[in-house]
Amino acid sequence: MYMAERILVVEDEAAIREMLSMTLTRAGFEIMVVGSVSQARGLIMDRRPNLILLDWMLPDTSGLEYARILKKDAMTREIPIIMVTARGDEGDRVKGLEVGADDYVIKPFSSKELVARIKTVLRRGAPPGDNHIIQVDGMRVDLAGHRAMINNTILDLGPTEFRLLHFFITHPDRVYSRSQLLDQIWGGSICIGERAVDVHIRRLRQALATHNHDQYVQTVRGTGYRFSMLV
Amino acid sequence: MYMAERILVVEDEAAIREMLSMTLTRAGFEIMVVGSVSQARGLIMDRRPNLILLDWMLPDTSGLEYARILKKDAMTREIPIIMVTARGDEGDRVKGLEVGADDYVIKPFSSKELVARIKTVLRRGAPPGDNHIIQVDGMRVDLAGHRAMINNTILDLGPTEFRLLHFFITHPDRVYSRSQLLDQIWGGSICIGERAVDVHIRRLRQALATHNHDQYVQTVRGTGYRFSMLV
DNA sequence: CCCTTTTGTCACAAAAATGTAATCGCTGTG
DNA sequence: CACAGCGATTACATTTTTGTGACAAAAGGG
Repeated sequence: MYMAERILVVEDEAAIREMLSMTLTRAGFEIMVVGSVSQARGLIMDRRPNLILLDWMLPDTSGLEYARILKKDAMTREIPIIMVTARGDEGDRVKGLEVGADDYVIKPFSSKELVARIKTVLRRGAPPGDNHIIQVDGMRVDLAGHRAMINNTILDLGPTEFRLLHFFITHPDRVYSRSQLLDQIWGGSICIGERAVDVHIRRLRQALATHNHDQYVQTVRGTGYRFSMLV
Repeated sequence: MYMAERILVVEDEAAIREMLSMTLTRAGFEIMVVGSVSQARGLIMDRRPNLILLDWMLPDTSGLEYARILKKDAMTREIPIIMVTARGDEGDRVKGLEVGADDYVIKPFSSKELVARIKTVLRRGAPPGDNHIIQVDGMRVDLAGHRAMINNTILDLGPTEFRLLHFFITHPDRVYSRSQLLDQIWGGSICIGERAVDVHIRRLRQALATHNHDQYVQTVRGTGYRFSMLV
């Protein structure tokens, strides 16, 4: 007797909730839908889901925060999580994977794509997203392993510097203003002075300098910063 | 030396038009307001806006249709569009984003939210991928990367020299007076002596001379300067 | 609850860019 | 040939922008 796999959807927007329950039911899943983290808390103990579809923005606790909590508790650590985010921000994606989310989808998404990703994650295979290792000139950034290395030596980077490097290495040869970097790496709605970017650029340069790779992080006066292999 | 960003508002309801011009002017934007797509057509060629705020429902052509037209024309493709829609319909939003609108706001909206979204979209700049590199006779100007090169060697230019070269290379074979250049490169409302142009022309020539390309920046006695490949 | 790491801000140093003014040099003219 | 008109060149003071180190608050991990 085949038992349908149970998916918990945590999503506050009613319209999307409707759409998701439609789509997933038709795809053969058993679904539970809640609108907030506190509601999810109650349910999860009672009926353990096989997968959680978690919105990034939620009324009470942020989805990111809840993901962190779930992954810290041995009881729930094994439940795969797919984050649903409105933005395509690099930083958010990395943050999501950082706390242990297994994959993410970006709104608006097609139902076909969503179902495909869910099935992949349930199968415990590698996510179809970018779990791969980016490698350029002896420099490697491993998103899943959350590590960066140069010539097989692990770089000692703080989380923000890692996201910065990852963003740069995936967006080379292009200048980004400080506010663009804040959007991309810190996330859309933060209030931080722009000069904070300078400081993190410096810290990244410092780390790269130990392997003489700091010339790739370039200052463009009056505009911002650029990552490029061309000196 | 900051130049206000220009926003074109296409909106037929007079009340909303009032409100928008109030809000946006106070937020420091330069705004142009029209009530229909046909009016917008005339204006857009004359004074290119940095962003278009486009109502969904309009008397002549629908906003959606106009967005599609704008995004199809290479001349206007780069201008970001924010759709203004009365409905919170998921379907509409998706349609808007599908034709290439960069964001949408739902009526009624708070002025604070609108300004925030406008700023975010303006900051985002052109999407990565469509690298608009202008190339003439071994000379390349990469606006996104903010870099100029001759025969694969990077030119060392200051910000103003870069803007000057970029302007010249996109407006060749035509003489510009010093005051025209001040308008175009420094921005409309500055008070700088015209002789400053001479100095920057010199600095640009100096940079080009290292690769023997300085003959393209030509002096037209009594009139101004010209950029031309013809010697 | 304590300790460590990470973060953002600030103040100051350093560097680069910018506009001006003085001077030099070329060109055509009377 | 002297002169006026205009652009080129140079040096320099000022302003703008970025780099750097220290520090305190906040977050994370035991």
